[in-house]
Amino acid sequence: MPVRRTSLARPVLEVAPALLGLVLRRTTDEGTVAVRITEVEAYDGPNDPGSHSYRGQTARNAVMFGPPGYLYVYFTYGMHFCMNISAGPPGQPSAVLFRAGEIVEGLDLARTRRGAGRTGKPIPDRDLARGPARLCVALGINREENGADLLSRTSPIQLLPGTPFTGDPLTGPRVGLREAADRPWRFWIPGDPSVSPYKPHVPKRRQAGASPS
DNA sequence: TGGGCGATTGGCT
DNA sequence: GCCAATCGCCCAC
Repeated sequence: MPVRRTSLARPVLEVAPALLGLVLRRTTDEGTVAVRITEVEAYDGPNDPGSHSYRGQTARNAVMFGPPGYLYVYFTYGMHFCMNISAGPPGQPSAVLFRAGEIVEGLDLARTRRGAGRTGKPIPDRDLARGPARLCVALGINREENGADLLSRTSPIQLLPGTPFTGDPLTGPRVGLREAADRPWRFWIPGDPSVSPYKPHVPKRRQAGASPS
């Protein structure tokens, strides 16, 4: 059984760390892959300049404005998908980004989906879902899964109790954000090898001859 | 309506 | 560590 929807209808800063250790499980014609969540980030709606919902509802971010427990998938950098779960009390367009996890079922299918680099070296297991875009590839998530219900018994994509994480999560700044980069709203399981490396936002270099500093 | 830039990744120096 | 890939969103014009 998936987790209960009421458990996600709380402030997103409470929900996010509580997702650590839970399992995302997806079944398709190809088979099943399940991932134990090891790293997440909270996005707190209109109070959060780093959130896609900060400037109000659009076609892209509509799922964040709906009820908790639904998949918000967005496309970025012209090639990657990232997945969130909508969360928060009614009226709060909040979400939690799944940043990394450990494959706990369907290792072979996850490896196949992730492929091999040009060098042909196999991808280490810990890297299969290490990073938000890699996690989506491992689970086979793309634009078509946007809006899926993660908490339905009959859904092909479910959020399950999994192996609870009972310790204290570590917290730190969110990865790659320009706005509100100081808020420590990233949560991860201490010492887990699948946690993604932290990268601060790097402003794009302006063209040569542009404004002096 | 045009264009800058992003909740990233992998390959190369 | 540096940088290209690649496209759709969204705001400024």
